[in-house]
Amino acid sequence: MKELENFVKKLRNSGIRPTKQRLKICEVLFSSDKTFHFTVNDLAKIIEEELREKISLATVYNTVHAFKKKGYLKEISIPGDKSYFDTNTNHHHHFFDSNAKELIDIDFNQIELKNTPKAPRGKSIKGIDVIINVENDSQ
Amino acid sequence: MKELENFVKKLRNSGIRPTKQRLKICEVLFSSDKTFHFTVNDLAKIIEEELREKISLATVYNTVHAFKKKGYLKEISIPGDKSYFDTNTNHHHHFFDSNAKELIDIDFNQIELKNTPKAPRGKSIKGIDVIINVENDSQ
DNA sequence: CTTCAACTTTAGAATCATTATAAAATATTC
DNA sequence: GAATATTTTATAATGATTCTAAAGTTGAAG
Repeated sequence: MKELENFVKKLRNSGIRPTKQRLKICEVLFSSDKTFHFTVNDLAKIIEEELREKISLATVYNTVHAFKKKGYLKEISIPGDKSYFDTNTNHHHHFFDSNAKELIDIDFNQIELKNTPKAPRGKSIKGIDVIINVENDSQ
Repeated sequence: MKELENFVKKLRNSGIRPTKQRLKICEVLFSSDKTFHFTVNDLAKIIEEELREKISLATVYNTVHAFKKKGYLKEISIPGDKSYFDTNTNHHHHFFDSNAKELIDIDFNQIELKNTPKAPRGKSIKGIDVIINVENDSQ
């Protein structure tokens, strides 16, 4: 398979050196069509425990941030919880299930925002995040 | 003035004992009509430095969380930044200015959300947060 | 008003996420 | 392949938040 080749290309095109560690992270994050939500710790665990590859937590942080900056990942922050990253970088929104502590994607088209206000003078809009908090029905 | 009385009542009605520290925090947060955004640290500093009252950071945390649980404060979490609290508990939204690291309220009516999706089975919607990220124009 | 149980505050320790550091390893360029 | 720039790494440092357990305060009941 030439998947690895593609990752090498992808990184090189972004001016990121394709190191072993970065390629391993690409493999975990971008091999499948499925998008997913994870914390830095989750990702480090997958690599260390499932793939049994040694990787420094600092490297995982560095890489995740580099990928975020290049637009390969989105960060979602939850009040009273930690930061999650999302491999789905299309414009879309989220449910946050506060019982399961879990994000669920909502397609961009499923919510229509009308009359979004103008940015304050001298500023411009960079992105809009909608988080719908949900919890278990109380019976 | 009977402001203090009112705070005592407010707390008692919520089943929160009106202690000196909690009343002091009420005074800082709810005396003015103006709403504002702050971190736990900001609040502790105001009390210690401006009011020159000694208060433990742990108490500020406890109180802020108690007030949040009772609905007197809202928490807003920013990707790659920390948690902010908001004395405006009306349903409303925010700009986040990533240069100034500052939240700006957006009136609820200024954004119309159409077709908000149903919560997943067995869950119900508890709240919706819209954060519009803005940054300085690049010239 | 005194007493007592329940609750709260406090300082400091503990934890957790994240960032900084600087030496060793690796990648790129020539 | 040697020189330079970048990256990885383990570890320390930081910062936010929570925990702990002892000391202090509050409210209810007599």
